[in-house]
Amino acid sequence: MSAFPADPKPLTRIQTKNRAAILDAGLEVFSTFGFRGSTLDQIARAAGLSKPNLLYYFPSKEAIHAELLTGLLSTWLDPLTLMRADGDPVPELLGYVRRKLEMSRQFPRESRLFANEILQGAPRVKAALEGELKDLVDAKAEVIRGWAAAGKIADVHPHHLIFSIWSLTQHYADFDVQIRAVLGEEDPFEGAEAYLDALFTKMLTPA
Amino acid sequence: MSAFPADPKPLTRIQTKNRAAILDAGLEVFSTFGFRGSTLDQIARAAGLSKPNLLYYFPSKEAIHAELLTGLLSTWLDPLTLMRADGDPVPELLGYVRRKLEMSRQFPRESRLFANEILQGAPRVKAALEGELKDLVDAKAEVIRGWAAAGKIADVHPHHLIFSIWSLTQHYADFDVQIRAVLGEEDPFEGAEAYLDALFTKMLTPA
DNA sequence: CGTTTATTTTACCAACCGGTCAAAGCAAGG
DNA sequence: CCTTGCTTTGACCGGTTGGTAAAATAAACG
Repeated sequence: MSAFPADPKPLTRIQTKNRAAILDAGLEVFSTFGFRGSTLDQIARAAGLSKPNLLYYFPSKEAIHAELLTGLLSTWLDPLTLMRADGDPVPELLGYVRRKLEMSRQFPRESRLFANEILQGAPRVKAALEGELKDLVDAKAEVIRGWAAAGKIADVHPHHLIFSIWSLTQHYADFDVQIRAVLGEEDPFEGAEAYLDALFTKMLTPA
Repeated sequence: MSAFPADPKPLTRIQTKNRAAILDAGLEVFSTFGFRGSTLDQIARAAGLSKPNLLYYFPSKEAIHAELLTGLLSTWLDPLTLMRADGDPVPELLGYVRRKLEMSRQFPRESRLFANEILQGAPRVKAALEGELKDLVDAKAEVIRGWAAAGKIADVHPHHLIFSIWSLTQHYADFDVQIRAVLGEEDPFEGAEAYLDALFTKMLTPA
């Protein structure tokens, strides 16, 4: 007897390993080719499994993609959530920028998975965008508006400030190939951190 | 007898119309689903033709995509090309930002087509990125470096300045769905122009 | 008008797609 | 060692994919 209906059976050692391998392979493939452009064979090969074996662990292509996306969403909002209204405004915002850039550096595939989903019209996350995301952004925009009203930061459009942070940081993950083609050897993220730091410091420091 | 081997036959009225319809439909579909995620049936339907009829005008799916991409590349570089070394530095750069934002507003599908290609690793334009694009960017970066050295603009990393202009302007086309989900009614491009103008003015005006 | 050329359609193909199934192989506990 | 349940595989299915061949139709033109 358990408190909940349907005891969640513990995963076996093999299940844990193979599910992880599949999700990693799915991330690799989906983030490159998008949902429609990816095939189960591609994912199975990348995971080192046969296609039927892959479908033993996940019921469908959709299910793999869905698990990746839902797992991603909260992680993606973390850096913004961590921005505190009671902190020092400029450092709080710069910290947000740095955390977001760090995510692009460490999780470029996740960034591209998200970019692909949005480019395709966000069919599977539109609801979350208009719900959770909008709520969080609206709340944090209100905080920023307060800081501006109190003269602690320059007077900026809060929503567009947030968009610009998303844009600039994610660009280094999503357009990585292009940036490296132009820069050559140089590591993009080195220069990016200094550049974004200077940009937002200038932008936000009140006159 | 002609001066060239293989006279380029003039296109008939119907050819002109149908090729245009196919390219427009291809742009619509490819920009949404990427190359691998798009099907000839989708494109044919969007163009109001049957699939074999579509293949009467273009030899393959690849050919449609290739024509769209090559046609796009020069257009895409125009705004940067128009930035003149002998102009007034800050207005020249702000003009570049405005032209680029205007392209995002007027040609969002082209922007997404390009974004899709880059996300997929730029398999079909990598050479152009490392050639034409890099050459143009390097040249304009040198101009910007000169302006900074002469104290006419603030001291910024020229390449990252250009990346940030790409990023911020294209974001409004590529992530349109997300931005509208957060903003609600408000037209993104209205606020964007004022925001980007203020941002780059602050960033670039020398101390 | 008739004929020559451009266009469109119908029927079709082999390869690939997501997914199923039953049988085979395997690990672990008694 | 042998049973029981977990894991893997190979063969297969109906539908879709990019692309072709040839016949049917429409336009252009003398």
